[in-house]
Amino acid sequence: MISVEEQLKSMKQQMISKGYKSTIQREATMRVLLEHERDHMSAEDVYMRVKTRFPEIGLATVYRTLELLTELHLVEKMNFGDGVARFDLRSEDHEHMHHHMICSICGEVEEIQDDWLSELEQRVKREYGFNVSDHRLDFIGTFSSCKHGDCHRHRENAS
Amino acid sequence: MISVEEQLKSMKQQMISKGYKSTIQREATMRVLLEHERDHMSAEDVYMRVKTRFPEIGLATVYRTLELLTELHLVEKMNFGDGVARFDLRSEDHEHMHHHMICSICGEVEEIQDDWLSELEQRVKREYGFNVSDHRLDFIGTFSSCKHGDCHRHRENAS
DNA sequence: ATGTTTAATTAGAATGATTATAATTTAATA
DNA sequence: TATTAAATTATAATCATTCTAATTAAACAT
Repeated sequence: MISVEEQLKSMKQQMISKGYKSTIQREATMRVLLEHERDHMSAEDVYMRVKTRFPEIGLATVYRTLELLTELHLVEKMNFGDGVARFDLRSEDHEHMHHHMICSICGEVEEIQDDWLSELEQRVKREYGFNVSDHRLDFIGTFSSCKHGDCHRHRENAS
Repeated sequence: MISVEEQLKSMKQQMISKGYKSTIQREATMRVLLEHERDHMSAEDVYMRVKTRFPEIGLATVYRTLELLTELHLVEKMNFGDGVARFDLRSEDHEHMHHHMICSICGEVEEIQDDWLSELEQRVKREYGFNVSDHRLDFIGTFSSCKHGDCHRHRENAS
């Protein structure tokens, strides 16, 4: 695990090397993302969190920063079908996008960190002549625990 | 292959059996979907197509109908991350949601009709105690043909 | 057939997420 | 330190989708 400061430095460098400027607003936004690595925050969520530390920031700036970071492949932009885009840091040890389990009882989104798709990607290439650069795999269903009343979300929130 | 009329009849029956009414607006919408089975139309697309035959229909009705059909599992609602929901008929020979290849050059969306995920769904169940009821698998990348200038989309449109 | 009941439709307004605009500020570089 | 282009701010605009109130039409019983 690399420290937050180091990760931040590396992200800033990537920004600068691509010709973008490093600003305090962008830094504040990245810091929030680093501190909520796997929270699936919406742009609004990120905005509110950044705002507690940097109250004069504008919503549009957060949107533009998230867009930029997505372009640089530093964050991933997700869509769970509820009309809001969600964002997570894309850590260097996970090149590919991870998979999700979305609970239809409690709405909780949990991640699968492994990459289960390498084989299928080769198959896509063989059978369809399609070169995969990224993927998105979501499972919709229910956690056994949720079905039995011991809801997953409650357990998480309790911690 | 079943005829459009027969499919329509079956869809109407499913509607009625669940306590919903069969109206001409719903029928017109279903007819458009049947005639564009794999076109990944947005609600607006569907609306415009229905409107040519049934000009007095309202956009909200199309939205509500698509929502209802999704609820009945007769259509699937998709999200390719461009901010618009897209809809396709869910034909009876394909219970599960099919997979997609999304070309980052031409934007074309092509389908994979097989189900490649049964194994992985069992694995999710085993390893995470998560019961999958549906899934979503999209590959992002490029068709070899597109990379070589002979764009996929052009070939499709020419037909 | 007709009337009754209740859901569905219409048109238009409202909402909510996201993007664009114009004026101002700031980071990077000379 | 001055210059220049990009970034930010605040606000307005846009786009997809949903809601609302009034009206219409399906389904069913009489």
